[in-house]
Amino acid sequence: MKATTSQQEKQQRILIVDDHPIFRKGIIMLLEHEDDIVIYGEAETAADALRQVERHDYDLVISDISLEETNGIELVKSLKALKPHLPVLVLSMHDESLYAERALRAGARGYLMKQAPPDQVVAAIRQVLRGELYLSAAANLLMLNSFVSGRDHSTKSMVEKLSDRELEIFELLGKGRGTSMIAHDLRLSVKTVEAHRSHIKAKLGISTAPELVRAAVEWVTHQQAR
Amino acid sequence: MKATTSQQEKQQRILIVDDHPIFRKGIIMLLEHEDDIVIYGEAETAADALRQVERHDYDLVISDISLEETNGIELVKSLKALKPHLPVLVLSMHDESLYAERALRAGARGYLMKQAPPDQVVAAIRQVLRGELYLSAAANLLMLNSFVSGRDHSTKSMVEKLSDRELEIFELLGKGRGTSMIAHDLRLSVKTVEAHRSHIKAKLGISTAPELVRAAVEWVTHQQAR
DNA sequence: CAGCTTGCTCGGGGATTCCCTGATGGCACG
DNA sequence: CGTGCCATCAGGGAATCCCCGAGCAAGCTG
Repeated sequence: MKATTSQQEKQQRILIVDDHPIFRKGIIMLLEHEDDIVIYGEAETAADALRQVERHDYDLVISDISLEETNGIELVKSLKALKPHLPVLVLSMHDESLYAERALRAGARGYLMKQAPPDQVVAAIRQVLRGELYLSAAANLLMLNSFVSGRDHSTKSMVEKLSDRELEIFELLGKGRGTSMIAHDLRLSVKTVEAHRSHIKAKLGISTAPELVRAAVEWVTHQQAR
Repeated sequence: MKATTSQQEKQQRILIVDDHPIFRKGIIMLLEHEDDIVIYGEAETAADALRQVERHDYDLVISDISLEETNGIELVKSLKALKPHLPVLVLSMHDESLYAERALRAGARGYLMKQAPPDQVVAAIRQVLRGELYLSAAANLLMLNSFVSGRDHSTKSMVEKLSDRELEIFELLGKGRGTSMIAHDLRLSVKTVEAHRSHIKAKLGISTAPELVRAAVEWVTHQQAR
């Protein structure tokens, strides 16, 4: 817990976590002329980051999502466990829809892509420092799909909205089975399987067939049944 | 462009190609104190890079391997076609296993991971500027392996048997893109994408389309999302 | 250099799947 | 006893998958 003193003299101290030294330098250079913000520490690994957070007081942690050993999401969770009120801004290489949602679920206060223009990065940092939530436009849009449609989405996994039969087919899709294969396995008409696919897509906010298969494969492989 | 006082020494002019602004800043900062080297231009896309190379004289191009639209390998090829003697140093955030060999075969003069420490990056830049070849230790080792083992195809990862173009399409498949989407992204005919899919399936020993997508999704997620 | 292989690019055409619009019956809930 | 959700399936047009094939460029080989 930290008193939000709006003194001009007090600098906001940031820990930057990224396994790419050059990228860390980029962030430093980005904030070079922001007098009220200072990169107070750097970390390459999740373990390193946790060690530094224990040792010093930071006002914000900026972390890459794909670290060397641990997943960036796991780091967010660990940080939340250690310092619940320390905000974390997550950066990601790709605009992967999955990670934005997972990061926020894990307790991150912002999500931003590394492709973002510098001023947007600074804006995101300031916004999170003020205690607000930051979502880039693209991530925001993806969130809309899952959040707006149902407020229960944030706690429940989307897949839990599927019916038994739909989940069964979803899992088969994730194992690489085709429509006709599934129909044969389940002794159903191909048309029925197609109908289920369609309903699954609707419930999951997916619009194309390849995206559906991708979601199913990742679901099956990651066993995220919580 | 800052006017430099030293005139006896010609500054080496570098074009940096990367779709992450922050990373470009990192490189700039890295070379800030190297007086004989100057980042003379930045580019976000392959098309942008080609335009700049046509317009100005550069001594070196530093390029990321995974750009927004075009593959970094393709950019290397295009650059070689345009300016055969302009050296290119390729940076990658992935490990070397797959792309190092492809990059060099495409005409790159060096290959380096983004995780590399700053001094190593500077060393690589200088080495390539001198006309030498630079390979990071890990990449070096892998190259030797691939030469020594010769025709050892079975132990290699299946994916390594794919051609550049095939790998590119395989990755897009793993990101949930459909055939026509890929054709549009790569400015190809749908028929061509279908042909590539077919060849990938043959090389990977896959017989059905859903299995192909599953393999691609799992490969992509295991490759870079960890 | 002529021949061979590999990679990249497409087309034809039939089989299959995708996707939208319904439609039917069952079951639960209020 | 309507209303909603679920599971099942059909029709039909668009898109795809997948088998055939072909042309062209580049690189290797004898």
